[in-house]
Amino acid sequence: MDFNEHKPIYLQISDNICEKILTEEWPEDERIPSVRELGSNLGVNPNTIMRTYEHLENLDIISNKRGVGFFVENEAKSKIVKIQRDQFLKEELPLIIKKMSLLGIKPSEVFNC
Amino acid sequence: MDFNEHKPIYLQISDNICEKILTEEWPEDERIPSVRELGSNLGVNPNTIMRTYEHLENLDIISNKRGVGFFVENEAKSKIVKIQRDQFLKEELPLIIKKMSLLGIKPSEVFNC
Amino acid sequence: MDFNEHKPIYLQISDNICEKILTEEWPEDERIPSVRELGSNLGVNPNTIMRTYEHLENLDIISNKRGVGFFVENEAKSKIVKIQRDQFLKEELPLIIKKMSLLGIKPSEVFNC
Amino acid sequence: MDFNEHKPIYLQISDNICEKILTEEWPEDERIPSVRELGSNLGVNPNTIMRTYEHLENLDIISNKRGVGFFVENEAKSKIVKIQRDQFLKEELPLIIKKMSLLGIKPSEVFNC
DNA sequence: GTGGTCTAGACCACC
DNA sequence: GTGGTCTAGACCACA
Repeated sequence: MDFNEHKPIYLQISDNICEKILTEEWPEDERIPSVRELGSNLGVNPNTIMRTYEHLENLDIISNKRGVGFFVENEAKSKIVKIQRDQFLKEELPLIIKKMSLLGIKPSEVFNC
Repeated sequence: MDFNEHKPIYLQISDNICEKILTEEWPEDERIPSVRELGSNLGVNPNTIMRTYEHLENLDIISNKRGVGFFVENEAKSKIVKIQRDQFLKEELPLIIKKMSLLGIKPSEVFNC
Repeated sequence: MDFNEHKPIYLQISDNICEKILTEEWPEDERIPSVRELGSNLGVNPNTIMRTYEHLENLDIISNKRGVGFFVENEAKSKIVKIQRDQFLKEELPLIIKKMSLLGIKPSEVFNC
Repeated sequence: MDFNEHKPIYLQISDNICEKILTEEWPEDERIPSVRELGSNLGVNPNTIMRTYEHLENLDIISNKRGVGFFVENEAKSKIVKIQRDQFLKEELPLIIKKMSLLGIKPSEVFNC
């Protein structure tokens, strides 16, 4: 995994994990790698993974069983879609539409619709 | 003006200024507010405005007359459109399309086309 | 049984057992479940139950007959009451009183007295 | 400031700050010490203070002005009281009442009411 | 100057 | 074994 320059690594890993969950590479209700394991896999400090896991825990996408490890939450997939969809529709889309109109780009030119 | 969480303030102000130029609220060849004035209007440190102005100067969108102030460049509008259009089509659009397909959002749902 | 976030599970189980003893659900002098049995009932690792039992053994509330199992001690109820009463009055109560006064909660509002 | 053994330092500092806000030692809308400054005052690593501040930011008790520092939120006092009151009434009080009844302690004995 | 992120390494409680 | 906390120190972007 190689990291983009300007976005925090822990968030990029978070995005990556969300993708893994959506594609069911990491299925719901199953255990995910420990912070140390994933850290060494990705060549990243375990603390950074811990930060990713805390972030995903706050979003109710994973949860911790003490002494055992982190697990993908039940319904994680639908939560991820909901979060990302909401953010896209409420925050990104309006900016996109505004920008396209300012730049004189018509949707029909760039989307096949 | 209220600022997005994760994007540098000076770039958000830059975007805002480009918009003003495109809508001709700030017409070409005319003087724009001093860093102090704009800073206090926006509730932002003048240094931050300075950084915005430097950034726009590098893009040949505004220019400085020493002792007088900053002016919108002749042809600024077409330069802005060119820069942003290129960037939008090459960098942003592909990501948008990918994301929309991942989230199952169809262009026809959100664009009137 | 669901567990509090910040208190060790083995202590929460310990509290739960004390309650069972006080209510005589688990009577004095009688055998209590094996670590395996209780562990699987509570969905918890047997090691954790073992730790609970060790803890209660140290307090002379239960005792072990090798090869047979753990038993509630004679006089267990009075020991529990003594231990917990002391701790409650000396350590917990002052904090509770301080907090209630800080938060403006009057005893008469929440206790029927 | 000296720290309790079994509670994370960053949470103890958080509690301490909440007290300071409630007593208006740190008034609403005003800047609070930088992570480095408070860290060296308390003999604690700045990262630990950062963690405290993140925690308080999540609770909307403080907020960050980029490049400037952290500020006590408007309405911080009432938010703190609300949070602590809710937690006390919903989580702690039921346990207290249960424990007191199990131990045969009557409210009238320990509260002046 | 500010916070934010990251690393390396340590220690601990808990399961 | 697991996570959780903490330190020391570094580097960076931003205001």
